[in-house]
Amino acid sequence: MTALPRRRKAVRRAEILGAAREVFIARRFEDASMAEIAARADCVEGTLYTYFRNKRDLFDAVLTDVYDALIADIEPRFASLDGTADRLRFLIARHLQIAVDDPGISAMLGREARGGQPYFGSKLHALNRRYVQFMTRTLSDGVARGELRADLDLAMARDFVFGGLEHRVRDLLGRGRRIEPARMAREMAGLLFEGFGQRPVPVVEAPLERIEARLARLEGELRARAR
Amino acid sequence: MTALPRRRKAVRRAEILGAAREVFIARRFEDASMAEIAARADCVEGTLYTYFRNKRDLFDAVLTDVYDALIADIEPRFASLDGTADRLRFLIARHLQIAVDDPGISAMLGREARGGQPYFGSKLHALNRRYVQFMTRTLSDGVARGELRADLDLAMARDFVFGGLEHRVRDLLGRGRRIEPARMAREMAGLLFEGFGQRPVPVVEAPLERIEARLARLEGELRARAR
DNA sequence: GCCTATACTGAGCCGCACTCAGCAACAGCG
DNA sequence: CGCTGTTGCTGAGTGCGGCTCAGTATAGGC
Repeated sequence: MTALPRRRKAVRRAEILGAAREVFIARRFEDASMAEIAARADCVEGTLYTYFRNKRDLFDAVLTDVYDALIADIEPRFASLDGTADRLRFLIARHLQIAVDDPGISAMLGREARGGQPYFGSKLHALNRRYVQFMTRTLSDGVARGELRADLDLAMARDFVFGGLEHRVRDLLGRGRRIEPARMAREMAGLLFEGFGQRPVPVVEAPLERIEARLARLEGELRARAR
Repeated sequence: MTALPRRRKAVRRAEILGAAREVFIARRFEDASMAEIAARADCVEGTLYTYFRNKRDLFDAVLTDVYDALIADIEPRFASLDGTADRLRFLIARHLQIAVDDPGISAMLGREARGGQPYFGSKLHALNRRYVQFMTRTLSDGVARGELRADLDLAMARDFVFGGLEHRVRDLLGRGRRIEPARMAREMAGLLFEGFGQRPVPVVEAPLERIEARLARLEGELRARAR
């Protein structure tokens, strides 16, 4: 067969990316075939390789698109928030929102966000850092303002947030549960802020009671004498 | 070449499993080849398929071994612990210990614990459930005893623990940091128990003021009588 | 010493990612 | 309106990896 009429490179690229996105959402990386992507993009396998060096590269390009859009959406809204609790809730809710808007994408991220080996230094790595930085900034600002405990281990806190989110989303999507981002963000942020533990009964109670008992006795004695 | 002398099935199986374990630790699932496993087990690819249905099945068998040993090790020690905090610290430390004893295994788990598709119902699934149950039991007992807040969402709490652990281990192993299980378990459990938030200044102020007012009144009265 | 179930073999199949020599369409030039 | 170099695309082909299966050598019972 003869070549199709010439297309703008950018247009073709976008078509391939779109096709790849569909396929990578539907199948795991290893199960997705370049042949299927080519078929959906109405071209031949060879063509894919004139736009992307290999399968991984194509996958990374899809992911890059996702991150780009996500960061562009978060940036201005984050900038308008001030309190640590508000920011934390917003970031968690926004993350959960992906799972609602586009469960396919969310599942894909859950499956293989950490895949690429020559990951460090790549554009994808840079984007992931930018995404995570919204959180690290929130946490370090929180400590600086005295809204979070002064001895908070930032890396550990960050891992709890994202690790918890990852597991939570996988669990809920896995069993087909509906996700309400705002509500769940409130609960998650609340749990992180306050901890699992039962608030200890303030230690002041005992001494206070003792003092009040003594006061009552004194007052009683005075009243007795007053008679 | 002729067939090797006959071996007990179990022996051969163990050899293959050992070879597979080495290979799966060294390479990611997709990069590990049945040819290499066969070579290390001193047999031919075909032989592998008389013991395991396919590559995934073999991988699951390796994982199953790991879980089996892990659970057998945890079970008795867990049973001897009573307090929620002790249990939580123990389970976290034990999980971190894997990364210390056998970073290869830990990295492997981190890479592809969630791989198998026909996962539900499999022996692997059952083992994972048993492993996770040490944690869920700890949490629900903790609530029952009043050591954890009564409104604790158990599934959410569990996801924070394991998600946090997963991310923390990946981060630390990734940057070649040493892990001290006991110390880190104390920190992680502490953070989970107490939360990120700054402890509010105890609300004792009001009662104190009341008490001081009563004292002042008493003192005034005594002074009045003294005259 | 023969027979059959068992343990293993290795050639070969298929589907995959990836390559490459080449061709059709076009743009610029005379 | 031909000529020519470039661009965009092609599809046959390569090698490799998982997996199959007809077949062979051996162990162990008879």
